[in-house]
Amino acid sequence: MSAPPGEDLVNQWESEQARLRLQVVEEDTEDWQRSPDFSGLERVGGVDLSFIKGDEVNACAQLVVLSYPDLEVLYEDSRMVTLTAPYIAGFLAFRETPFLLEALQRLERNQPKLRPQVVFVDGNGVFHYREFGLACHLGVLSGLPCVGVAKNLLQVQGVHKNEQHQSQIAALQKGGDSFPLTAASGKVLGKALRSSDRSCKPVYVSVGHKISVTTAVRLTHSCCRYRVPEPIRQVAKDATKALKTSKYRRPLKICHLWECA
DNA sequence: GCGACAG
DNA sequence: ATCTTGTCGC
Repeated sequence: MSAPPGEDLVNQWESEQARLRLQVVEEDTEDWQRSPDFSGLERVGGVDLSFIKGDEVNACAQLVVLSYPDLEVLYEDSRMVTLTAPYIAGFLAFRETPFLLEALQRLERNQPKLRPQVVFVDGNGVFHYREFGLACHLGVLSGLPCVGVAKNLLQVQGVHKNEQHQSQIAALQKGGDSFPLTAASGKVLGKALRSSDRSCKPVYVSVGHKISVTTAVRLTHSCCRYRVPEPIRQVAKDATKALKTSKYRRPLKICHLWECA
């Protein structure tokens, strides 16, 4: 008797997450993180994968490094990749991490002086079913401080998108205001952050690795010109642009009736 | 059956 | 994730 399709894989992934989870550092480890104005912080990174409609397999993997505090692009790398793992909520890292790591390794090899001091990741960190989202996974495997920023609320560990949550959102007055996302256990898994004065819809910030929640929220706010922090906004923009222009252009397959036998 | 489902 | 036009507001 074999398990239903996919169940073995998910079980294996869960134990991998449990194993790596032990290595997450949820405190500030860098001097610049303690500084009121982040002095000493000069480079912030962003990573992302972009897709084309109807293609779940091919994607553009992107890494950008921005200067801090000016948020100017210092480095960008994009590469077409072919994914193997499916998207399953809670297991995003197994789909994306290998290619994000490769991009970080290319940077390390070619321009080590541009290594980011912190990486913004599109997705959650410890705000996750098993407290080990994409930002933690990439953080542990790369050894770099990482911050998870999700654009949508994952309902997890007793955190619900209910009326209470909505009224907490409504109470966020200005950019930088936040409220904690508290698990049933009492642990603060992350924070909902109003990232700018003009955006009412918050982003969900959580620790990836080697940074505290408080610092992660403060840093995220300081990297926001718009709702989404600049490193992630830049990387997503460039990846989408790359997909639409030169790099990813193949003729559509012509379907012939006689092939449909 | 119904709702939830980071990207 | 991606699609797509206009529209409202500063």
